[in-house]
Amino acid sequence: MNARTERKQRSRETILQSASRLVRERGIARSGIAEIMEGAGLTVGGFYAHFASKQVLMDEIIRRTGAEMRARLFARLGEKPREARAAVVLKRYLSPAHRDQEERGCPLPAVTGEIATAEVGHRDVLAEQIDLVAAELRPLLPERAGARARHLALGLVALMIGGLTLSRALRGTALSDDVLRACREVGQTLLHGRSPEHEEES
Amino acid sequence: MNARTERKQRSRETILQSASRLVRERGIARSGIAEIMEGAGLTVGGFYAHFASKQVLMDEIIRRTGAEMRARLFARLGEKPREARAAVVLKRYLSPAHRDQEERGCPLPAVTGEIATAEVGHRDVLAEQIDLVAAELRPLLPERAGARARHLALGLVALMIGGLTLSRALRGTALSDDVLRACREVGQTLLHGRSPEHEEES
DNA sequence: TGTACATCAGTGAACGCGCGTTCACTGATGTAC
DNA sequence: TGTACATCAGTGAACGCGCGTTCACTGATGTAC
Repeated sequence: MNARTERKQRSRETILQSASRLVRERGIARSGIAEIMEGAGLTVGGFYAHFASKQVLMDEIIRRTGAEMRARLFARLGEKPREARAAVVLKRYLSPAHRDQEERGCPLPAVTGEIATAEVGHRDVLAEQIDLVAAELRPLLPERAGARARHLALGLVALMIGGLTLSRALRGTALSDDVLRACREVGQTLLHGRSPEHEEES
Repeated sequence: MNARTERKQRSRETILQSASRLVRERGIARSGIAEIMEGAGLTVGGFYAHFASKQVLMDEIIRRTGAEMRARLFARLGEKPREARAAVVLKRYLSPAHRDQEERGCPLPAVTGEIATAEVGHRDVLAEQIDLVAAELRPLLPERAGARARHLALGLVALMIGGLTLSRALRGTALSDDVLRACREVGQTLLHGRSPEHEEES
C-alpha cells in the first residue's frame, strides 16, 4: 500500500477518534465538523476527502462506538450464573463512572433524544444498535423469562439508556445519584424478582 | 385591568401555546424564536416584550407542559386498587398514541437528552419535574414496595421517559412498537411481580 | 369632552455568530518514460 | 537514476443559511389637564 494511502487512513482514524469523543459528549448537532477536525489536528476543508457528509460520519460513529461499548460491557463476565452476569452488565452501565465519562461510554444516551426529535436520519443505525445490545443481553436473562426474554431485554435496554440519560441531565442535583441507584435496583428486581442490594462487580 | 395589558396577556398566552407545541415536537434547540412567534401570529422582535430570554421561556414551557401532562396522566383513575391505577398511568404514558402525538404529550422525552448533553441550563427545572411525577406516582405503588417505593417510582419514571424516547427515535422501524410493549410489560412486572398482559384502560 | 403628550406591544431589519459544504490552491507523493 | 507530469490529502477562505438578540421605529392605547 501507498505511503499516501497509509497516511490517509491514519488521518481517517484520527478523525473518527476525535468525533467519537465529541459525539458521546455533546451529541450530533453540537459536534461541529470544524471542531472534530481540529481535534484530529486537521482543518475543516479536509473532511470531505474522508466522508461524503456529516450524516455518513455520524452513522459510522454510532456503529463504531456502539460496538466498542458492547465489547466493554460484556467483557470478563466470568463463570457466574446468567442472571449474575446480567446484573454486572446493568451495574456497569448504570454506574457513576459511566455517567461521568461520557466521552468513553455508550453513544446512545447522547444520540437517542436527538434522533427522536429529528425529521429523519440515523433511525436504522439506531435500530441496528438496539437490536445488537438486546441480542447480547438476552442469553444472560433468567431461564424463567422464556418467551418474554426478548421483551425483557428491550425493556432493560430502555431502562439503561433512559436512566443514564436522565441521570446525566440531572448532574449536579441530588436526584442524579438517586436515579442511577433506582434504575439499578429496578433492573435487579427484574432479573431476580427481588433486589439483592449491593452486588459485586466482576 | 388595561385593554393594553389584557391584549399583552393574550399574546403571551398564544406565544406559550405555540412554544409548547413546538418544543414537545422538536426539543429546545430546534425550536427557533422566529418560528415560535410565527406560530403565535406575531413577529420575532416582539418576543422580548414577554420573556427576558429563550432560556426563561423554555423553563416556563417545561414547567407548564409538565404540569399539563401530569394532570392528564393521573386523571380519572377511578377506584381500583393502587397498583391497577399505577398500571393505567404506565399504559397511558407508554402508548402508541402518546408516542405519535408528541406535540400534546410529555415534554421530558424531547428535552432530557438535550439537557444531558448541554453545558448547563434547565437542570433544576428538570429535577423539579422529575420529583413531581415521582411523587405523584409513589402513592400508587404496591404497599409491599415499602421503603423502596421512592426508588421504584424513580425507576419507573426513567423507564417511561427512556422507553418513549427510544420508541420515538425508532419510529418507522419494526422495533418501535416492540420497545413500547416491552416497557409496558416490564413496568407491569415491577408493579405486580408478573405481567398480566393486556390490562384495561380506565 | 377634548387635546397634547407619554407609554409600550409589536414590527422588521440588522447585529454577530456558528454551522455544513464548496472550491481554488499547495505541495508532497506516485507514475511514466 | 533522473526528469516531467499527474494525483490527491489537506488548507483556508468563502458560500448561504439559521440562530438569539438588539434597536429604531409605528401606532394604538392610556394619562394629565
